[in-house]
Amino acid sequence: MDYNLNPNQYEAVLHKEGPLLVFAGAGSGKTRVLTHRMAHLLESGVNPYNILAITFTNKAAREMKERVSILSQEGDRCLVATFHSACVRILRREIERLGYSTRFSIFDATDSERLIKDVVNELNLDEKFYPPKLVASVISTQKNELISVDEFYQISAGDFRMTHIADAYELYQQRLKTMHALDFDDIISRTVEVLEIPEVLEFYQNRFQYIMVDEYQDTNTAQYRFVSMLAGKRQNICAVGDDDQSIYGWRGANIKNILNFQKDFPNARIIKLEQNYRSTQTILDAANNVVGNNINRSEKILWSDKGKGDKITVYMADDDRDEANFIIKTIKSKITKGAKHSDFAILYRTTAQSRTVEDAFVMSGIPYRLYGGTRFYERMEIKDILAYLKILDNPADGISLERIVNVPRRKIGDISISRLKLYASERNISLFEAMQEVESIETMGKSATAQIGNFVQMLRNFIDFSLENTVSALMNKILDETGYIEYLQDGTFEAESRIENIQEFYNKTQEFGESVGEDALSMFLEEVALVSDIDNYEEGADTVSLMTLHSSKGLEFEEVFIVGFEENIFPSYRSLEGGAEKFEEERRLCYVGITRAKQSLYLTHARQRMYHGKIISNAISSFFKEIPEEFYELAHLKKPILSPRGVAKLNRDKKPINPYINKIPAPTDKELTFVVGDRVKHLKYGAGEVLEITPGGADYEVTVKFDRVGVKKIMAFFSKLALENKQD
DNA sequence: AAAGAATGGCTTTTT
DNA sequence: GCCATTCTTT
Repeated sequence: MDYNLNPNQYEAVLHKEGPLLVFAGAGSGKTRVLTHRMAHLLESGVNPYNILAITFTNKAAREMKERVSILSQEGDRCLVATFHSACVRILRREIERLGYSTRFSIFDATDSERLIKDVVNELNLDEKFYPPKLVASVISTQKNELISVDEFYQISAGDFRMTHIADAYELYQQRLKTMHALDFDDIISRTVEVLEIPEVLEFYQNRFQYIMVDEYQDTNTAQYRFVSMLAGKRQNICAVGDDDQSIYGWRGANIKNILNFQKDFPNARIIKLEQNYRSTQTILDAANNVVGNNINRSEKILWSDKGKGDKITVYMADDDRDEANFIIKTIKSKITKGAKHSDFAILYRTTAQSRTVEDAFVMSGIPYRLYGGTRFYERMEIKDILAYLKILDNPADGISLERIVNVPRRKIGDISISRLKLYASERNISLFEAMQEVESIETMGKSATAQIGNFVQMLRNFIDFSLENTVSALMNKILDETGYIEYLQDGTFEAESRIENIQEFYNKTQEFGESVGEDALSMFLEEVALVSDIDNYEEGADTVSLMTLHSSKGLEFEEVFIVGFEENIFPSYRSLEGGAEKFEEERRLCYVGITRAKQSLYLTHARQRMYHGKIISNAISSFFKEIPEEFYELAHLKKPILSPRGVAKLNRDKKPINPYINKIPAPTDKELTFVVGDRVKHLKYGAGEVLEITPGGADYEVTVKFDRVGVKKIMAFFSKLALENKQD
């Protein structure tokens, strides 16, 4: 077979039995190795049924599956899945052994935080001292580390605060169980629990005889245990990863899993892939130099035969707006020389930084796509509909029930709900069961009793309907009978987009197909819980990509801008305070960012910028000093004189403020650039015509008739209203 | 119960 | 500066 692989890749592909660890540097063809190895196993007679390949994202799983299927006819019969979906598969078969229903619900982070909040209150803990977010994260850490409630009590002995969190952990687990719900962490840790039963373990060890793990550096303790238990018998584990790209330590990823692989699998073969097929040597030299400062790593040096290429461009901007301006100018000029929009990516450390950049793109008219932000299934309206579906699938799911009991409004208020919850917890029954017994709750008001009765009747109706109909028919019925769409409709632009989302979700239920009944509903919900990729990366779209450094992992672009290359931002101030380990992770993030670039890399920083509502000044990133001078040059830009960010005028009548430390009011010493009758553009509302301009306070109130959303009154400077076809 | 005002908080977010 | 959450008001 002619695979066109380099010798190291080839060796990894041919390795069949026994543990194998592949250190795959950025751009070294790791997916290629993984897929070819699978194809090779199949070709040498391994049954596809015995192969398991595990990834972290659905996207990676899909890609791998596609690529294996091209190489081998039997490719798509292998199980290629994310950790979570592989574990859910096992749990659907085995979880009854742990006392859970097979129809368990999956709680996302929002659901579990709500439950934790309830739990904290129920334990009479002050939310100020035990913020649900913090409690959630402590509990999550324990689960990732496979630390049980009992063990956590032991660890916490003597620390009353931790002991209280242990109380919360205990009650939370108890509540999850009565709700037949698993959070994301449970999906892994409960699978490990079930694999501790010898006959179960044996079954899956025989089933999965060859195991491949992608992005091994990102595995947490529970995931590691899952994999090593499965591989325990035959030791046929092939882990592929790059310790230098471990950037999810804060989510429990344990870099020791990759660095100590040899200790855990003593006969492991180790192969390093250091030839990079992506970037110029200059970019790799910069990346190597930066990450080479890390102590805790396995030494490797990326090289490429693509030649030196251009030097890295370092640009010092006056402020964040000038920084954005530099990006726009540079991209525009490259576009005129034949570059495509999709060649460019803008990477930033924090999501908050996207705004300034996005504003500049909106103004410039360059097509862009912003990655991240609120995911589709996390949108309020989608979560509401999902809550309806979830409660029908698993009526014990009190979190979903509570979410929609009064949405749309049906006059079941907070007080009635707390009475129900009290009744339920006193009797250790579910919220839904309590609702069914509403007649016997003495404290309940007459009207509420009637409303709750109606609501229960409606849900029962839905449940009956769900047994014999498709998911999309069910959704239709729910929308219809609850009046959900009308509830959303309030004439705003936002409502319109929510309704569009509902429509999109409805399409999704239709795509799911014609299968009918409770299993169909369960499967649909599972898919939705574990697949977050609906508004996904459109491969063909010719747009600039804007995203965080974290979400850029695994992607590549001809030209990459890393913005906000400043101390306190990147590295973030938290990582500077957090000790060597945190800082090294930050440095790896820098390595990830740099190695996204194929041809050109731009690092930009600003003399001052708006941050948390204040103007701040940061020194250039300490990572900059780790790049030898020979690899970069400083850029100069002929720039137009930007109007200064106005100061002080608004405050003339009020007490004077120090412009350097205080909030900056909207400027009024600026003139409007448009008059009545002009066409203008608004970030959210799009284009429209100016009907009226009224000077008011620090800004101008402008009445605009928008093409899409009708007449609105807008504060001109505040909302950055601008002439429609304004260039730069 | 809903709308409006005040408060606080704030890295990163594969599932 | 922006957002989500909580508090206050009607």
